[in-house]
Amino acid sequence: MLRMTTLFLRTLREDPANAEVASHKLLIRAGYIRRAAPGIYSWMPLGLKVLAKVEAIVREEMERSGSQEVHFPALLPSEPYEATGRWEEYGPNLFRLQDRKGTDMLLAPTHEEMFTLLVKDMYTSYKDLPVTLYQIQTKYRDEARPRAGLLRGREFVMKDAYSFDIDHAGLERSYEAQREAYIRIFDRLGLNYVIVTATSGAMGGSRSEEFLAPTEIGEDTFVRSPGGYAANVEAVTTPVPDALPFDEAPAAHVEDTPDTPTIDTLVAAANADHPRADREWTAADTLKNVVLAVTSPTGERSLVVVGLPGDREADMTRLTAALAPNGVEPATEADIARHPELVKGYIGPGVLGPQARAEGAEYGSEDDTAIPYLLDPRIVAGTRWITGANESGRHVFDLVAGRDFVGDGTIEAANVRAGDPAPDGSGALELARGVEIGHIFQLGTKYAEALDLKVLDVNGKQQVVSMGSYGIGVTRVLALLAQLNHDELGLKWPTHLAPVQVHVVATGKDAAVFEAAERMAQELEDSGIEVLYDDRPKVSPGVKFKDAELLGAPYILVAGRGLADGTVELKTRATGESEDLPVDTAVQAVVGKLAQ
RNA sequence: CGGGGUGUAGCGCAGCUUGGUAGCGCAUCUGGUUUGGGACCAGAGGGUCGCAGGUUCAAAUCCUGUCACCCCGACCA
Repeated sequence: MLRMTTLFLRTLREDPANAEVASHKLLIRAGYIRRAAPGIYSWMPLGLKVLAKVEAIVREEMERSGSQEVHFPALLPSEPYEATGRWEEYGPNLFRLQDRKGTDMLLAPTHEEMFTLLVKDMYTSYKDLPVTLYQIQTKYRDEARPRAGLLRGREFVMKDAYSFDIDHAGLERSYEAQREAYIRIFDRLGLNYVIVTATSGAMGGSRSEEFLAPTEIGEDTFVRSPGGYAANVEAVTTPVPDALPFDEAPAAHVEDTPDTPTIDTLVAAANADHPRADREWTAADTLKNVVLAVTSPTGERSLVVVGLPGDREADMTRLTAALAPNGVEPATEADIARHPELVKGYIGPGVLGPQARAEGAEYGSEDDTAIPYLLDPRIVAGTRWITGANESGRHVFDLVAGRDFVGDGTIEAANVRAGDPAPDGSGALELARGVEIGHIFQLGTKYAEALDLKVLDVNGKQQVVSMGSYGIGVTRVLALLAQLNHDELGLKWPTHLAPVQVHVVATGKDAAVFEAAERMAQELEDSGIEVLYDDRPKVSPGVKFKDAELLGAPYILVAGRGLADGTVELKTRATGESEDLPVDTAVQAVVGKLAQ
């Protein structure tokens, strides 16, 4: 039994100055964690009790899925990470250090290398596979900007698992097993979540899904439809409209549009000087051409132009995913200056892509000097556009896609908006924010090849092992649970995750009250229930009630003024309801409620 | 890395403009009163005012530099 007089705890009446989100404020105010450094937290007794319960659920379901627990050091030598290239590639997010001999070491951000090498050390035959290993371990990432307490820390607890299979079919089975384990884990934690497709194929078709818990404080934006479609914004594909006939369309014509370098000014000028008969011009009638600088993995920098409907913005997150593994950034003034055919504010297809190439030149050939031109999928044949005429102060009207210009291909670059159709036809998309609580990923042979993990197959030939990786942010989940289970008074833990199930409070100064409270607390504990007993003498009832509500045990059992009439009070934290119970049967009643 | 903000007692803050013995609330300790919604009275302990220079008879306060932390964005699982 925990007693308030001896429990290592100091609650705070005021919110900490440095906390913004509710879970962060409350976990500190309630004495579950304390900040040690930016993004790094110390765990207090009550916080550890909750953490242990979350870990226990993760552990049970991992074991049920057939995974076996191991434990690696957090402090590692750099060699394995140099072998896979991650010592360099991970960049400034990797905590690097040296030992006294000057040997490079690191605090592991994740453990693919160690798991791969462990299996390589021990296993040499397909008969040993499949195997899935996991650990619950402290990870380190030197985040540029840690935030929201435990939700995004530099030190955090993660469950990471890795599967090893002889072939891709085995990987699929292992992946499915982990996927099911994740569903069970998050269901048991009582979390709502959506499973979204995480990448758009940049990793060569490897399957990857994220588990996102919807919350307004989430850092990831995703979309969902009423019909059940859900995806990261990077992975959303745009349904391609049917091509339109253009036999009747007027010929393209160039018009003077002075001082119209932006879409807004262009639309205003078009309506003023070149009005349409049937309706006003809008931004959606214009074709915006965005110049991007693309850096290839080998470091070569070149330009690409992306054509979008003028009412949409280029989304750098989607662009980055679409062009991976190349890097992307907006072109600089200097980039544009190297291409005299690009007139800033008046760029049009005339100088871009296929229509700008020398007669007979193929894209990628030596005669091809035109900047590659990629189009939003909505720009299908027959659509008519106002766009730059490649001369300052002039635009071309009635430029018809498929007749007057084509692109080198399509690209998912435009921002996704609420109301856009889902790619699977399941309705209009809505945008939502979420926290990434889990990520499952088919690594394939990337790490096995880099670290030479091969086993003999049934034919006695060396076979590269297929791997999957599966992560859950354990401390992040705890923060999320606090975030989702609180009110203005404090935390409201679900029964099976609370540090204690019952918080017994003795109010007043009457010795009989303390005797009754102590007896009930002891009986509850004897029934296998975890109890915190507020046995502080000379502390006013208000303080004890506030602390109980702040700490968030699901049931608060109060012995006080009602004792003279033979009753105690049971408060249910989640609902705020309270009821009077006969003191003699109160423990039995609480045990009954907890057994439900 | 860009923009904004803040560093004063364990926590939350005032004081800085206009230089002159470092304050308030909470928390902690002692004594007393109180005991169903963060009590009251009296007293006490606790601070190199982020750090380093400078100006001045005198610096929390003015000047210069520097470090740290927080928020938004970029980036990132």
